[in-house]
Amino acid sequence: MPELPEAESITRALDRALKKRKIKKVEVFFPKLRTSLEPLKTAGLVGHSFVGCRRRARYAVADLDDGRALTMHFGMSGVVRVEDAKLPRRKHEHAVITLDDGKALKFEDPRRFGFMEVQSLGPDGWPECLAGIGVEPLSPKFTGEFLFEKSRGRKKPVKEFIMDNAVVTGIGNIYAAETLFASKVSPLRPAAKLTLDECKLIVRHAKRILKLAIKWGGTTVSDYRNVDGSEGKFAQKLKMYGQENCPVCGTKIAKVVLGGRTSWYCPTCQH
DNA sequence: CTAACTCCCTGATAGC
DNA sequence: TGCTATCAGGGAGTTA
Repeated sequence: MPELPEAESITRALDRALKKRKIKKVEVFFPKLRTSLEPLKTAGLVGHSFVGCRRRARYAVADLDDGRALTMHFGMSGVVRVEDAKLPRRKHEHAVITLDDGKALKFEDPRRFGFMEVQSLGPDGWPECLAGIGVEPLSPKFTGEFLFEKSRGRKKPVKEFIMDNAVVTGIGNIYAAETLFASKVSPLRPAAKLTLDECKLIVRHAKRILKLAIKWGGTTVSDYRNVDGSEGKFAQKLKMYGQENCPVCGTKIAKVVLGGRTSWYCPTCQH
């Protein structure tokens, strides 16, 4: 399940693999994803080149030489690969963009929560569909003071609050659990009850953990793969998500459902 | 405005 | 063995 570190890892690999590559062919095999893949075929991509790839939230944005961008979201199970165009198509490969170096960008998504669209850029330089989303957690705008201000009056549990993409983007179930454990804050705590010091701790640990996870190539629990098919290695560093006992005190880790997501926390260490 | 809920989808796994 | 039920969950949409 790609969160920010996984999207970042994919984006860096796509930047290397796609830069200066010219598009030779666009094929769509199964269009019905979150948004239809059908428009890719009529977007006039053939003949255009990629100039690079960048990330915003969990989206990878591959810029084209005509000022438009191929925007990708990976949903739960979305995988992009850049590999030999001649390799046989996988079961859930929904779109294939053939490049001029014999390779192809292949979009695979069994659960179809992802999408791939050609978009024009808005005045802020990003695809229009990304307008109005929250701050980047690794940007200087994401501070303890910011989180404190935003959390005033918010009754929802802090875990749901930091996973809210209108507040801060790219923090999903895995990194929310890890961040709150490192911050010693219970995921159940109403956001409005956080102190400024706790907000500072949450922000500091979120940045630290996201950077560390990027360094390890993200977290592969089941589906996530990078562009070359490799797995992220951060799964073995997880302290809370999907774990049994607290690595600090040994207490059995508690499991609760918040906002429809399973949440893990240590009832001894986190308050 | 926030909160709470539904829906989309397949594959892995558990239980009978 | 083979069926069915359950769960995994990001983001958009709807309702109160």
